[in-house]
Amino acid sequence: MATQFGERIRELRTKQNMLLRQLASKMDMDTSIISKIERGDRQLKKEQIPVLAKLLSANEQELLTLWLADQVMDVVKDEPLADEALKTVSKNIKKGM
Amino acid sequence: MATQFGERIRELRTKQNMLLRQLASKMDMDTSIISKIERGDRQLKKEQIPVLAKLLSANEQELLTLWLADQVMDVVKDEPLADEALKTVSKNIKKGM
DNA sequence: ACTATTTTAGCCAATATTTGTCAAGACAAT
DNA sequence: ATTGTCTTGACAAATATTGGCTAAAATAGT
Repeated sequence: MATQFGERIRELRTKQNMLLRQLASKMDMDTSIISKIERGDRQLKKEQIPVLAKLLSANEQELLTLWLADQVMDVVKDEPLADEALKTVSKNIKKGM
Repeated sequence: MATQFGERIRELRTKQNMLLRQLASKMDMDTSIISKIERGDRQLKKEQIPVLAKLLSANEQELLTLWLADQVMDVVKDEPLADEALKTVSKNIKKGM
């Protein structure tokens, strides 16, 4: 499944005419892995987001938000009660839990 | 960390004067695991929710919602951008993604 | 069509996470 | 002190995730 995060990364990378293998090299990863991340086949590890943000001159918070949204999406996708559950979480967060 | 799901289970169970070991037996699990689930140390497997709901004469949808909320909470807890991320997810769900 | 480059898919090994089992500990009631 | 309930931690087994390698597929240039 495609991810918001992956799509954004690809957008940022291609806009800068950076090749997969170039980004991969800078991230010290295999090209195929970055490819999978951009296509949503794999998740980037959270700790790597700041590194990636820097390499792409991107807003770290934006990327982290998208990444988080993807993780949440993973949990609630195909769930009829997703909306209900999300509301519950929002309430709890606001209560400072 | 305590979970909504676990607290609700315990509430339901104790109201019916059911012991941990009795519930555990009916679920064919070790008592210690149910204990941990109620206290939020472990997660119940999703497939077991209907079984548990039946054993406790509880509303399956309610339990599933709480369970989902806990899973989401797990992802976004301690995240300053949690709220932002949740909004993003809600939007995407409504768009039918 | 041929070549070079970039991207994707499949498989394997290493690592990390989750799960169940068991034994021991804490706690309350008697 | 004994009994019954619940909690906790340690450990192994099962499962999932991760990254690397390689070959195939797609794309672009000539």
